[in-house]
Amino acid sequence: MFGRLVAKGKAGIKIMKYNFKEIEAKWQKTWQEQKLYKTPDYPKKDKYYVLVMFPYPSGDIHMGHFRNYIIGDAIARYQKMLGKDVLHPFGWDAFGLPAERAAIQRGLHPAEWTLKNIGISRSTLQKTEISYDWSREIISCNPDYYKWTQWMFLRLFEHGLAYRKKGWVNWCPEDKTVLANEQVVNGACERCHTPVVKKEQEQWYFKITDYADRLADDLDKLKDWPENVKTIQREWIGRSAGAEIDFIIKETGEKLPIFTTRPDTIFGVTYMAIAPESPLLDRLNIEGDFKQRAEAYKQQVLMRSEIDRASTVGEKDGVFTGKYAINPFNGKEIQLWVADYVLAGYGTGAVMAVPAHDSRDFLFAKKYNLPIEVVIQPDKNTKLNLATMEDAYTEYGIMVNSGEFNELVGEDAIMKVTQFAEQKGIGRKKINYKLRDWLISRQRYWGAPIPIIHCPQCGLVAVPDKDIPVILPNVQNFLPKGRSPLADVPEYMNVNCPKCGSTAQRDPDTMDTFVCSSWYYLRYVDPHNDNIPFDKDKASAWLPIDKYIGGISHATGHLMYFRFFYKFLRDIGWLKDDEPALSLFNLGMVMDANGELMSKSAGNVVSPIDLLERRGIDITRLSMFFTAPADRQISWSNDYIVGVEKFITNRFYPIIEFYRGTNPDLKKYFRQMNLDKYEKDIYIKLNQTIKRVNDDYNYMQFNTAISSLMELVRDYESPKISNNDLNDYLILKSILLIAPMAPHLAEEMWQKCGRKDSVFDGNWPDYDKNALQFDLVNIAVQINGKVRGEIQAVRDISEAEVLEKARSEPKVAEYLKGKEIIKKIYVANKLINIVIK
RNA sequence: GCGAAAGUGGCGGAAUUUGGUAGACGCGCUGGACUUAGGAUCCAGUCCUUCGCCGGGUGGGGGUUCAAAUCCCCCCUUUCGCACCA
Repeated sequence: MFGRLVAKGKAGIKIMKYNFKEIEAKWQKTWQEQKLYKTPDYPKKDKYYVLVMFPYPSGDIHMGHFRNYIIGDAIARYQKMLGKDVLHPFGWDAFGLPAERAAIQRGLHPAEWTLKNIGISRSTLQKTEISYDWSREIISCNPDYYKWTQWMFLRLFEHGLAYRKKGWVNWCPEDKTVLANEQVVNGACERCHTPVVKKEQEQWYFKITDYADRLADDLDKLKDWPENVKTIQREWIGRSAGAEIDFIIKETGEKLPIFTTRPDTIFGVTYMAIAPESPLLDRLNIEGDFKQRAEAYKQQVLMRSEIDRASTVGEKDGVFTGKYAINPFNGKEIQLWVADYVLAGYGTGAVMAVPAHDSRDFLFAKKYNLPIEVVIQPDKNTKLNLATMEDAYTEYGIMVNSGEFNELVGEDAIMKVTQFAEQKGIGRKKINYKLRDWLISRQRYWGAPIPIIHCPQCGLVAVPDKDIPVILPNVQNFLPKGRSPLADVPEYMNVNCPKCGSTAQRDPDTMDTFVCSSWYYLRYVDPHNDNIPFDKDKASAWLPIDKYIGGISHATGHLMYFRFFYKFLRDIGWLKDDEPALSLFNLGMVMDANGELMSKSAGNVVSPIDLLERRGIDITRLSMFFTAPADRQISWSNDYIVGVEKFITNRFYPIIEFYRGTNPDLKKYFRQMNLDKYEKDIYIKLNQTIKRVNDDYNYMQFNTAISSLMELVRDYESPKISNNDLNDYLILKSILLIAPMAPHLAEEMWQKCGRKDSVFDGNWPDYDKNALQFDLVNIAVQINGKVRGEIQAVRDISEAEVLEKARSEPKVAEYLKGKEIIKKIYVANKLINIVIK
């Protein structure tokens, strides 16, 4: 109906073409002049902090970035329309290895390459008119930013949370640097996929394990985080409760504590095993042939890559050390082995082996013919038979062959055994974590220098706050050599100790880029402060982040680190609450038409610019929103534009043709007024749409927001509305509803309707709560649960009347003929189910 | 292997929060109208089966219920996470 009116250009109505180029240019200019996106230092009204994870500038931005940013943008604009002060900043995670690779390959300095990419990306991004306050832009490789990254390091250092430790680390032979656990994926370097090898080195760590309990416990406070992210973090922290029990090395009497979650199996220990990398091994003084074999075994294990080790899970091997240990519970002597399946970094690097009740120990014992002793029975009537057992019995059960502990069961047994150990001083309760301390030093150039000086007299000395930033010196050669390129710059390395003045050396390493990204969201509240990293009052006014948008790939890395930093800064008085982000939203990735992830390395990057120029920013945005829910992965194809483009150019934009110039009061409700049937219906539809679209913005369901707007416009037939106020009211509210997703379009329509303010000026529409329901309802009639008919009735009709009406439906009557009604279920205004026999 | 999430038309996806008329909205497709023509626009149709009624249908099988896409159990598939954590 409506469409025809437009197509035929009814007399007197001038058809307006949707000229996006003109419209978009016009509003971009106006908004820039108005400084529409300028955020105040302190929010004067309710605040909303929406943040999208800052990108690494590897080239130009692509469709994937574009999708991310328009999602944040729609939320920012929606919140602004709700009348809040919105902080929506942007910046660049600018340190990192690809810049060094580019330096090596193309002879560009990493800074040059990075800043050039930032320039290109920024210019693309600014063309997309995302509502960033660009005056707050940060670039993490600039000294005015990394000065404060170094400041963070110094605070951690003075609180004993940044420390050096020698240990077995993950080493990437390609990038020639160490990696954090979080950067090793399936035994390979996250970035270059080279198999990682173990090296023993002294490195810098942040003591994130001190925060393990809080990081785990506070996950419960994150009500609006996706469950899967919380699960991944919980498992990564890997808290497990058990006991530490002191075995004794027979020869020396030295204590050999081990961690176990199953103290109830203590009487079934038939051997012990030590990790090959464990320093314990050297202290054992293994002799003769045993020494040779143990050494050879250790070397062989160290040669194997992580991938190799992972692929042979299930195949266990090891060698006997010739040494014995004593079980403190029963005084039994047991063999001490070195075994690959024991991890040096977990617990104490040694285990008590209970083959009957642990699958790994079972395999190992079978392989080397070590004794197996059953000390747990599943229940009173079931007995484990050693001869026929094919695997260990690892469930809880009843203790047997365990002296005075016999007949104790499950958790109670564990508790009693642990208590006994505590009383005798041979053990204690213990909680262990899979989480390791965060290794943050890198032997590479393009990162924030570690602000520490190694003094032969004073040891590790912090660079005084007044001397930061420690500026990254200029270097010519970036080829990785296994040590930091900074080590070869004597002007940089040689300094005087700030404490004693004697000749000393700087720490040559740089920090992991994840350190930079652990606090960037704080700098945005006060990006130009030269004296402190951020103003405490500004931070407490804006934080926590209300909506944090990013990819799920950061679940165990960044999203753990930034929570750790936030808690630490709170502890030292810089912040007020526990968690940096109240709500986390996982974005769906954008794949190309073949289902491949768009990335620079895959070479299938599609720039949004071409599309934006041909179809317009708003049409492109709406198309992406409409294609799928924001958290779902999509394979982008320009075909997705067709429907939305038709909707906007043929349906939505032309509704302003029907505007009658009444400039209605948008706070007014029409429900109680004299409206005819059609007017009433469309008014109800409008209010249902307002409610739905509003909910959809809150649930990040932009696709259904657009479809309900399509429905509204489909049902809207201006000539049928005689109330001019209502007609204009509907048009203006529709414009507001689409504004967060299609800003230029909405602002243009708004202005064409004679409005002088901006759509974004706190104009979000409320719905008329009394106008969500039609007076007439359709009630489904079911016979035995199957829909057999439908009746129309006035709202809130009685059950008896519904039944009466249903019976008079011919089709329903047919079914009821000669049958007995056993039961009726009536769901008010919706459905009646008649059960017959 | 362990853990988590998810399987709905030819396609993207609604409805799952609260069990209550499955397939909203859009693409594509089919037919028609207007046109010299149209990949423009409009109208009608489009889960399967059927001329129509009837019947069937949300990965497969079972169950709970007056009523199941939605809740429970088993199986299959896909995706993601963890990969010897004692």
